[in-house]
Amino acid sequence: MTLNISSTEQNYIKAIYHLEQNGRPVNTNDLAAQLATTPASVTDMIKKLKQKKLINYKAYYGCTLTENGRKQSLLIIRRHRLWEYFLSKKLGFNWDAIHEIAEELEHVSNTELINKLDAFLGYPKVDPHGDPIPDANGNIATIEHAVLGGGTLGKRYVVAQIGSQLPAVLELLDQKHIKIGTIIEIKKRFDFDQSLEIKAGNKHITQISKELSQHILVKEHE
Amino acid sequence: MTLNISSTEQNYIKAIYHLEQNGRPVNTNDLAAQLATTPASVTDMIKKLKQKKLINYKAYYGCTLTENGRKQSLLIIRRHRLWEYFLSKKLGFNWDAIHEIAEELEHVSNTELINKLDAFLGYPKVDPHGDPIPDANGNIATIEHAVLGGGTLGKRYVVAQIGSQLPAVLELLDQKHIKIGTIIEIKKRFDFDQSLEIKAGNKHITQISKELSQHILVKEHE
DNA sequence: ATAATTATTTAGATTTGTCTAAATTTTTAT
DNA sequence: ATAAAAATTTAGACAAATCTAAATAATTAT
Ligand SMILES: [Mn+2]
Ligand SMILES: [Mn+2]
Ligand SMILES: [Mn+2]
Ligand SMILES: [Mn+2]
Repeated sequence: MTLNISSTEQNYIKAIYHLEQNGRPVNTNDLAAQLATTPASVTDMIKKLKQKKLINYKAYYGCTLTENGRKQSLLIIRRHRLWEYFLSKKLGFNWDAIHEIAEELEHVSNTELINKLDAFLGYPKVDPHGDPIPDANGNIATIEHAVLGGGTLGKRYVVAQIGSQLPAVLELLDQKHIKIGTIIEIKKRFDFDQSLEIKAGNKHITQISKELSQHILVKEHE
Repeated sequence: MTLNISSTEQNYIKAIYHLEQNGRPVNTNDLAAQLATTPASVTDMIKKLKQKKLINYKAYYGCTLTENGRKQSLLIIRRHRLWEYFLSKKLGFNWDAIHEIAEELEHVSNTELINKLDAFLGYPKVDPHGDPIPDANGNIATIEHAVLGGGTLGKRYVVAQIGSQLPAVLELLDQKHIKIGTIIEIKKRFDFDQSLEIKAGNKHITQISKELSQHILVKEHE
């Protein structure tokens, strides 16, 4: 008998998974903000998730995922990212439109569907935003990329991951010709606001705000 | 402001659309049976659908779709059949497994998603069961195929459509090497039970019960 | 240490979709 | 025409998920 997890519950544990990446137990208000709901609703749902043994929870303290809760979350994230890959690479959607659609598709939880989709896509390792795709057992690669903002003048980097799903961020990156795999050389750093002048793809010179530079995750070139 | 139709409401109007094909207004009990719910629940939902102007309804009489209700139903059926085509032709699912999965996918109602999917699939005209796929405006081709059971001895037919989504039916057809496009010649008709002996695909001789023969829809060969 | 602020939980309602059991209407049979 | 059967609706309850407003606990500032 496999535990049934409603779409709403799925959204909750996925949000808890993401907030847990900050290293602290997830508190009620942050979870409410993330899910665009009220703290009172979160308290209600948290009790239910505890009963289902998907999270650990102590009143007035916060919650963390149980081992099973973490696995279930990663299987949802797997579905989400595989669909994003499909929408981008097969249907031709721009990367700023796929997250929202994948938010719905991720809840169709037929295991064979997802594994066949994975095969059809050629077992991609990362989604169009550079985020790693968990395998069928809920294992995820832990890649720790550096923030472009912290890079060194004159050095060349490769864009590996974007630290945001916001269409506004992705649209801005489009305009600056920055995508996954783009080679970036940091030309200048302006002391006043920590903004950068960069050369993208050996072609385009542009300015990048500090805020934006912190959402561009890179690895060193060569 | 486009009317929001919940997944449950979508299932109801789709069921009404299908039952309406019998030519009579749809009555409460049949709808309850089709949706595996109770007549009382159907009465409740019917009131809601009437308020949303998706159906016409007279108490103790039955309901029919309004023009808009019909269009919305056909857009759901469009999504359902395009996903079935994708599952079959791109992911390699057998035709007896796709209906159930499409029952979930059909509720993801992003118009651009469906139109891009349609393009990706090459604008298919029919789904893997031979059912016509409505276009983006909710127009559907009206194909009237004959039932194999009513065919003439010695004549050759082409399988064009299957009148059932039941895995049991589709599995049986698999076993008899009958699929969409298969050429069938009726060899004998047994008076006792109206069963048929046929040759399928110019190769396989098999017996077909009357019940099964009524679910195989055909057009004449050549 | 006390007060003020912030975070969290509880209480009580609401909406959606469902159900069982009872009442009512319609249809069919005698 | 009346009775029996079948179909449909109503009444009342319930579970899931949500909300607002009020109560309580924890944290922070003075
Ligand atoms: Mn996403
Ligand atoms: Mn992504
Ligand atoms: Mn189907
Ligand atoms: Mn079909």
